[in-house]
Formats: sequence, structure tokens, C-alpha cells
Amino acid sequence: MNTVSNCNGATRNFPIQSYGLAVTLTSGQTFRWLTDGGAWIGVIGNRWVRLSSGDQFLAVQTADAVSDWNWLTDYLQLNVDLQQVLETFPDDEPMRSAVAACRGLRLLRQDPWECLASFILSSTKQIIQIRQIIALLCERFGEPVAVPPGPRPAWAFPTASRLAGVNEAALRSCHMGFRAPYLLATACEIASGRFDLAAVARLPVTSARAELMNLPGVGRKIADCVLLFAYGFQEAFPVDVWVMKALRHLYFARKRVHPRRLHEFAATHFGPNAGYAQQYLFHYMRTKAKQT
DNA sequence: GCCCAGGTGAAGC
DNA sequence: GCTTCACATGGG
Repeated sequence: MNTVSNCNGATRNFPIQSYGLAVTLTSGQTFRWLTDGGAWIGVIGNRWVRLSSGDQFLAVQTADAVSDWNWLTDYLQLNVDLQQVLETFPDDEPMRSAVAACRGLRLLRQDPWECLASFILSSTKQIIQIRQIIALLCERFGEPVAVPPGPRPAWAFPTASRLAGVNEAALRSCHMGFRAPYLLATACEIASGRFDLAAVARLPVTSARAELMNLPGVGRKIADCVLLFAYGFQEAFPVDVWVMKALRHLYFARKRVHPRRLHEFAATHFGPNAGYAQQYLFHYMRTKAKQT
């Protein structure tokens, strides 16, 4: 189709409808994308990618020639009909406000290991700091990826095997503090084959969550993030401090609520795409807080 | 200086 | 069982 390949890689346009690229890439589900004059530069797997979106088309540039684009359409979930997802949200005031505030927000489908490692590093950190830690981690331990002439160098996310072979002090030098032993131990579990990330995808959601929570540094919230952002379990509903606040303020009259009740409420109130609704609430609360 | 950040695990009642 | 606390680090 409209793919062009040459020594500078490939470019291609994909038709899109209501795809909020910026809001999607900055909504705290992924941490590696950088703006570049209206475009977005990142690494998917071991491919450098530059994305820019218009109303109807998403322009994609890569460093190398590409024959099969499934890795990209899968990551960006370009075949998901957002309207169909939004129609499953509850018709209440909080969700209407959240949808209005996050036009075009999508859920990505990320690599399980990168997603898992990233969220192990996320605990009690602001998103801007998570980004800094991960950038350091990739630069120090990731493999360089091919980049077209011009842009800055880029690195793949370091593999579990690579991280399993470094020491805790080296990880701490990436400013991750007490999360270093968790990341190291989890990397060892995966690198050794004692834990099989691919097998998690074949489990029902409850078992998949329980499996992930066996990993060091992975509790309910991080497990739910990985279930939702990497494995595509649409019912997974991560409850962090922002979502906790959203639920309490918007649905529980600011009263104290036990996390168990919040999960029960989430599982029944938000429908089959509860995880999607969660991402709207999360980003809505964060943008609202920034304005005040 | 203070409080908080996409939490978790362990110790204390 | 439930509640409290330590854990590094940096932003606002």
C-alpha cells in the first residue's frame, strides 16, 4: 500500500479515527515516549519509531525496512473501535466528564516484561521520575537500536536476562532506590525460566493475577497494570492513589472506603471494559489536579 | 522543611 | 484478621 522503504527505513500512513496519540502516550501506561516537534519518538521492541498523527491518518517512520506491521498495529491497538468501548462505560456524570477530558485516549498492548519491570519501578514515584529511572536503565543496560540519521541514539528496554546479570548497586545507580532488589529478583525469576511470562497470557484473569503477584515487588496494583496494559485483560482495574481518590470523591462521597469494596464496585459498575474506564478516570484526575 | 508520588512486604497488634 | 511502618528519591 502506501509503504515506502529506502536506506532511511520505512514510512507509512495508517487510517485512524479519534486516536488521541498524545494523551495515550502521556497517560501513565507507558514511560518511554518523547515529543519531537509535534511527533513522538519511542522504541517498540527493538525498533525505533517516530509517530505523528493528523485527523485521519497516523504517520509512522521506522529506522529499518518493515514488511509486516503487526507489531505496530498490535502495540497501538489500531484495530480497536474506541466508540464501541466508550459505549460500554456507565452513563454517569463522572465518566462523561472523564471521557470529555481525555478525548481519544486508548489502551496500548505492551510487551509483558517491559510493562512488568516498568511498574515495579513505579511504586510511590511520580510519572516524571519513573520516566527518568527507565531512561537511565535503558541507556545503561539496553541494546542500542538502529536510528535514522539525525535523531538521538536510542536503546531497547533491557531484557530480563541482562538485568539478572547485573548487581543491585548498578541498578540503584539508576535512582530506583528500594525498588532495585525487587526488579533484580523478578528479573532472575524470569531469566531462569522459573517464571513464564508467556504462560500468564493463557490463564483466566484471576489465576493470571495470582501468578504475577508471586513475583517479588508485585502486589495487586502492579499486577493489575500488567494484566491491563500488557496482556489485555480489559476487566483488570488498577487502583492507585489517583484512582482511589477518583472513586472516593466521585462515587463514595469522599468517605473512607476499604480497597476491597472499591474493587468490588469497579468490577460491577464499570462494565466489561472497566480497565479502560479506569485509565480515563486516572488521567482525568491527574489533568484536573494540574489545572488547579 | 514538608507532603506526596500509578505500592509492597513485613512487623506489630 | 487488620493497621502501621520502612523503604529511596525527587518534585512541588
